[in-house]
Amino acid sequence: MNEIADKIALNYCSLNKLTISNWETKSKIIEYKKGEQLAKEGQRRHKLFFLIKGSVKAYYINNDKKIIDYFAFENDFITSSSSYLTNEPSLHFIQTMEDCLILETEKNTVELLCEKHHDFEHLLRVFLSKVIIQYRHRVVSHQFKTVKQRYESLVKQYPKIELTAPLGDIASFLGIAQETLSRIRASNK
Amino acid sequence: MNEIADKIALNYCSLNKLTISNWETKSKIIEYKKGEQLAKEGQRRHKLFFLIKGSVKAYYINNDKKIIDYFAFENDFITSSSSYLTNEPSLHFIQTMEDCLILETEKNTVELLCEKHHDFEHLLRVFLSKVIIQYRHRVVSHQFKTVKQRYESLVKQYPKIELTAPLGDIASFLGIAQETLSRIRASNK
DNA sequence: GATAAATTTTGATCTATATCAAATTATTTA
DNA sequence: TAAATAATTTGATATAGATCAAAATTTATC
Repeated sequence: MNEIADKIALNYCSLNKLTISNWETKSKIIEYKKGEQLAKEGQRRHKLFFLIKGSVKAYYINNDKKIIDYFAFENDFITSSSSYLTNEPSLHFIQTMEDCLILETEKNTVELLCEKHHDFEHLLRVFLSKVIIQYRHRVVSHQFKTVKQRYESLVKQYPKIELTAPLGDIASFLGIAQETLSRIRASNK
Repeated sequence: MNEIADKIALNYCSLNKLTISNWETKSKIIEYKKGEQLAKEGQRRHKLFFLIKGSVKAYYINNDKKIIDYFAFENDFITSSSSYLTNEPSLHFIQTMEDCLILETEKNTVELLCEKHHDFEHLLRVFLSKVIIQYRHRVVSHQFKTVKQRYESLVKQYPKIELTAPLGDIASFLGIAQETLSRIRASNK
């Protein structure tokens, strides 16, 4: 799969041929239909997913309410987030929003690959750096931006989101009531 | 020097002797007095700091207002955050809150060490993982916790903070008005 | 130790967004 | 295509926390 190597090189950093082939041998490439679940709350076996194609959402349940934690699109890595790092049972459900093609690697395989291949460890570091930048952006915009600005910046970043995710999910991701988002949309016409 | 190796091993992961000695040769250990600045807005030469002793705050200016972005204590790494990763000029001032002993490494040295020593790259990955967990916690508590709960959880995590940081700084870090924090304290008596 | 400066507290008012409830509109299903 | 279900919009009301202003307290300076 030269395709994956290229995507990784373009969006993260380049890997040695050996690393790539080793990674792929120890992973699975799976096709999912829209609406299928990649991961469920409570799972102890964490995976690292690489989205070759399609888009997904990750959510958890808080007080019986579904809370969208993040969206991910083509060329993004995704995991069960926090719990992947802390090794606790996953809090998240991860569900496709479209038909997807996904490369899946078990967490312990990831760790082995990191130990064995310095460049793979580097890839992970680059990936984590990107996650931090995103989180930071979220913290800052929560603090200084109005709900409307945050919505607009989300749509600007992921124009596709309005087509793939229902209004309630977008509101939940932004941490606002869906009625509020609906009013924002109305005011934008 | 062995002291640092131990602190790193205890809080992050253990490093080879060679890596440690290489790291230290290429870094500086500096004593700062309370109130001194480690880094200034606009700097293009980023550094990675390791807090051997003491505590610091990082802030930036937004609309003429000082916004505390994070606090760091003994055994924490700190950088000019976002801009360290994106390579943009720093947005932050980093200032000591007490007398400090700090290990400073230039960013390009860090990158060289990462290339040369696989275990150093691993250390950085572990550090970044911790940053992500913290950011995530901030995003989630912003979404679901009252201001009072967030304040209490901060104090619980860093009991020292009430002694080292003024009320206005703590409020700013929590993203609330200082009057609000003052009222919370009053209600807690 | 008196004066000035900085920090914290208290009070009054305002506002963005939440919440609750109901009405529309869009999407599935049979 | 009608009926059922789900998603979105609209309206009315409530509230946490912001903002503005001033008083009180603490800390620094001469």
